Amino acid sequence: MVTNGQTWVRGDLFDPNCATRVILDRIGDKWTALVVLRLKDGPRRFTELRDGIGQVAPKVLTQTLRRLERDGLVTREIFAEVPPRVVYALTPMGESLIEPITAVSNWAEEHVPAITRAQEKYDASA
Amino acid sequence: MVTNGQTWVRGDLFDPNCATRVILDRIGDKWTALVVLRLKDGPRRFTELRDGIGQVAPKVLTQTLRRLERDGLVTREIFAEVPPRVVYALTPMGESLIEPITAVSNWAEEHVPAITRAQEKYDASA
DNA sequence: CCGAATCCAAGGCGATACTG
DNA sequence: CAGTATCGCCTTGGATTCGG
Repeated sequence: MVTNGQTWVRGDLFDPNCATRVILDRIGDKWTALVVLRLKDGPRRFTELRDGIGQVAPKVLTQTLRRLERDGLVTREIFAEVPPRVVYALTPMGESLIEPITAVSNWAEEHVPAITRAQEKYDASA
Repeated sequence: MVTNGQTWVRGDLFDPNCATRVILDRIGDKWTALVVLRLKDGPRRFTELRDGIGQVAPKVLTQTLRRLERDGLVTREIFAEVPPRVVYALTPMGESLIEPITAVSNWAEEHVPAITRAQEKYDASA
């Protein structure tokens, strides 16, 4: 599907050099999904995000936001005021990510009880 | 939604102690999604999985499969033959995970070009 | 063939202190 | 307020070897 000088083949998710997989790994990191879900309800300031998501070190939150910005999923708007104000928001592409993330999130939530039971059963027989 | 002695609250994905988030982190690891997608087409032997997914160290593949088994998402069937044969397959719950994973995977694949462009643009202005 | 054991590397992640 | 600068842990992943 993409040929950027490397060799990216459509659908070959199992190739380590596949761009899709790189993106997948990114989405799967610890905070990206949470940030996107947080921004679902509208633009948020840095502090709002930091406080709204379980304790994140500012460095890590910045990393996450920068990557999202670089990927074109989030915009970063700076207001030159005192004190400074920076507002993050989802781009249209970022918003399109809400649906699949929510799907996974809902799946997880629905299956927590069953998984917990499976784990207890497994641990008991070990 | 779940109270196991801790304090798990329904929908509070932003609480670090939330079971849903723990599961989410698990699904988001490097190989879990790939294994599930591989097993989508039917049961597979250990070697088939190892060869079918970009190079995975056997230790890591075993870890991934054991976690999936423990979570009740995959079954592990051993045939006492020579040479030994072990077959992994999705449980019904495991199969239910295909849909949300596929959703994310499809999203990634669809947006690879746009993301790549966004990255190049971002890097250029930096 | 399956996977356990061991050792090792990388880097994501976190806590803290400090600055424009 | 919104980060950056440091430092270090510690988990995850990887390479290899060996055993049942």
